[in-house]
Amino acid sequence: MKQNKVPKATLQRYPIYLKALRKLHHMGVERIMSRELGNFVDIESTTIRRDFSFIGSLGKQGYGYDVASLIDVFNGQLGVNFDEKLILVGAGNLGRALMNYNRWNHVVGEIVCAFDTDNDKIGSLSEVPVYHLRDLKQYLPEGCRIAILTVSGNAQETVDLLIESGIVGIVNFTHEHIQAPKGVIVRTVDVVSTIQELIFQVNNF
Amino acid sequence: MKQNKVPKATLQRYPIYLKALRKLHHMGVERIMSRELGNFVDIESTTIRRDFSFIGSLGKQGYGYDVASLIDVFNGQLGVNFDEKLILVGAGNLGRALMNYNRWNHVVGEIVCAFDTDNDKIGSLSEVPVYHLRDLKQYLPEGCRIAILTVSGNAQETVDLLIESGIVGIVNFTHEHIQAPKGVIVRTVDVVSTIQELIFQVNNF
DNA sequence: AAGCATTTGTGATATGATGTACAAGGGTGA
DNA sequence: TCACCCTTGTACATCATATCACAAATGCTT
Repeated sequence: MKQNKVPKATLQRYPIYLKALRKLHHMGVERIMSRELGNFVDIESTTIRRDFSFIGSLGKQGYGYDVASLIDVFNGQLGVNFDEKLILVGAGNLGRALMNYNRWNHVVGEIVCAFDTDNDKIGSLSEVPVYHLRDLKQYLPEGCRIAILTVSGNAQETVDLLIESGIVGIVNFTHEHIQAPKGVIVRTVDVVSTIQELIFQVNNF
Repeated sequence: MKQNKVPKATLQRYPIYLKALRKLHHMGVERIMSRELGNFVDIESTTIRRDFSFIGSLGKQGYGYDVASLIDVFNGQLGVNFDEKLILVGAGNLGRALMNYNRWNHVVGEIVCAFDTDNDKIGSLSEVPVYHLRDLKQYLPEGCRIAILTVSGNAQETVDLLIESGIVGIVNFTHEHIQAPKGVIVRTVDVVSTIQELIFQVNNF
């Protein structure tokens, strides 16, 4: 895995494959060929085969891939941890929706606790406890690497604090563009920008 | 605009530029150079200039770009419509959070109404009315092209219905992979996959 | 047991995106 | 008004990604 650089584009497709494979497994599919999987996820079979080849020789010629063991390899080699501890920073509308949205149990781990600066939001609204952001260091779970950011202001300041505390991956739901040093990965999910891009594409047919 | 194909990668950056330009305009900045804008959004100045060049010659040599008129050009040429009518399909936790999350007013239009199949959710929980999905055709706003999908099941079926009703752009918050015919653009925003990708990248350093 | 039909994995190639270098031309100050 | 300076817009080079084409290898059938 670490020996050869996996292209960024490939890395972005792994979650798609994993999701599809889980679904297929659930449907009782035991083996699959790159062609079929390609139709399923709308990706060229040749792209899939090359993407898989970065991890190793996972298939058998003239046969295809074994779904169950493929899932295992993905989980293992890619370091998916079902107990990955996530924190949520910002317990507003969106943050609370994400807390209640516990569909990701047993897929990527779960939100262990949340933080906010608004005293009204501190406490246990749902199953997830909400602490004050100033107590971050105290309550930050051991081994927690990834934070979901849904604050409504001071995003950069909050990010700096998170990074200082050891967070290395941030899912940014904020409208602000945030900066992070090398080694920290930020992925911005902006509904507004997504809609805009969609409009641009639609207008551009 | 339509004469020359705008690269996909560029199309994905336009919303970033637009967001940054609005912020700069708000801050009172009247003119900007590609270099400065580049620092602001973490994109190479040369990439910015090239991206802009697909729309036209928007800047002046030795001067830079006029922020206000640049915003106008983007809005106009790219077809941003502040009154773009959006619908929301699926009024669960996430759907309701998005309805309350009216930060996008005056940026891309707003959610006009929502649809769900659960009778308990029909009515006016917030300012946004919620209708039964079976009445889609009746309540679908005139000229509405884009739908935000937050249903928890039967995603593909719902998508087919939306497309049949004239929707050409879908923001998919569902975990399911959905298929759409050519001409309809689907953009999937999957928190779980985003987190996974982040984990893969972090593990891959 | 042997050969055929498949499908993988990968070198070679085409396409697309990004980065470099610089000519062209407007803005600014004297 | 003139000359210099600065920044744009783009040709060219480089890098990344996707696609093509096929040899190698396995399962399946007879």
